[in-house]
Amino acid sequence: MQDKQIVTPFSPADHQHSSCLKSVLSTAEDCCRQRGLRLTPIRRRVLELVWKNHEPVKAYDILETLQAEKKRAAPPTVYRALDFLQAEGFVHKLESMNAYVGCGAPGHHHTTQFLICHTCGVVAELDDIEIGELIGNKADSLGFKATHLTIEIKGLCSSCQAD
Amino acid sequence: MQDKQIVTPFSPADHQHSSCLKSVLSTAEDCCRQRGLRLTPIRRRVLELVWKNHEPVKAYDILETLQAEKKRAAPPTVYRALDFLQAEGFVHKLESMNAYVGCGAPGHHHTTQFLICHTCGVVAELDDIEIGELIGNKADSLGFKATHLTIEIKGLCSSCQAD
DNA sequence: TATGTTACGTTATAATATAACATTAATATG
DNA sequence: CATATTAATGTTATATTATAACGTAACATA
Ligand SMILES: [Zn+2]
Ligand SMILES: [Zn+2]
Ligand SMILES: [Zn+2]
Ligand SMILES: [Zn+2]
Repeated sequence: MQDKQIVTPFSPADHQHSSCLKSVLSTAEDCCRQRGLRLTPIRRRVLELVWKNHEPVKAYDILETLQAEKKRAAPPTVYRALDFLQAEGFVHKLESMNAYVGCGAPGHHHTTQFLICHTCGVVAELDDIEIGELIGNKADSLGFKATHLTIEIKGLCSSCQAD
Repeated sequence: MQDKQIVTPFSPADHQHSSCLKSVLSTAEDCCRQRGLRLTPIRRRVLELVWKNHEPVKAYDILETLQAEKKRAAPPTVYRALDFLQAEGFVHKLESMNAYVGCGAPGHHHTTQFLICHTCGVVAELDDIEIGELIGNKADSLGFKATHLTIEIKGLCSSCQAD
């Protein structure tokens, strides 16, 4: 990453995703150990499935996969795991898509802005201080105390612009 | 409005909402006439119901009201009207709440940022050029061509901070 | 009037998410 | 270890949000 503001870059076509996955899982394990939380098999598997690729994943697609793998899964199975993973900062929900993506900076408190290509579906996650501050200041000047920002930017990624 | 960036201000407790409503409806009528579109009774009524107050309104609440009014209505009745009103820029959807609010600058192309009080539910709509530009530039610098922004800011409005 | 288009009625179903309560697994404590 | 306690999961049911599909009516305009 050439820019620290980029938490999850648009993944290059040739990147080895297995290494993303490996580091994401081991970070989550470390975080949970430190926090005295349990990254149970279900939670771990759901985190893997959210990170299946760099695109938003739907809850019911996760559910289907779990059911195909080992039965014993219902909607609450998935939503509970997603709730846990969101609460611990391992995944984010894209509100405008009802879908979930893995966090590129798990375990750190940070702002989030998502860039979402509406052609290929790829997502990048940013943690841009300036955007957060500007919005916070604007809100302040209106007497509004901002506590949570949803920023989701749809458009065309560079490779889809080329096509 | 002391600030042009504010499209829909937080409504003062004492404001006369009937005048909001009246001007919103007549603007929508004018726009539709100019554009050769039909603001049918259903569409008009749904717009009124979205503007019932300055808070987000749920699709199925609109549906209930229509049904209570003896109008034959089913989910498509409401969603079609909402689709039309969104397409023409008379209402916006708050993606993080699956709810709808009236647009404070109907008929004009503009950016939108919403401030949403999670205590009292009141919503303000902004059209802040700086926010839009900053985000557009950040995206540009990453080779991303932004076409649509979802910006929803949750927090405490000034009157709820006082309590 | 005939014709094409837009809007609406109607039924059904898809997609997303949570409530409520029972059961099991993990952890803590004596 | 035994047992109390809590955390996590299983299970069933339901709530909420949204769209598909197809027929009918209203409207335009030629
Ligand atoms: Zn990867
Ligand atoms: Zn793309
Ligand atoms: Zn008002
Ligand atoms: Zn408030």
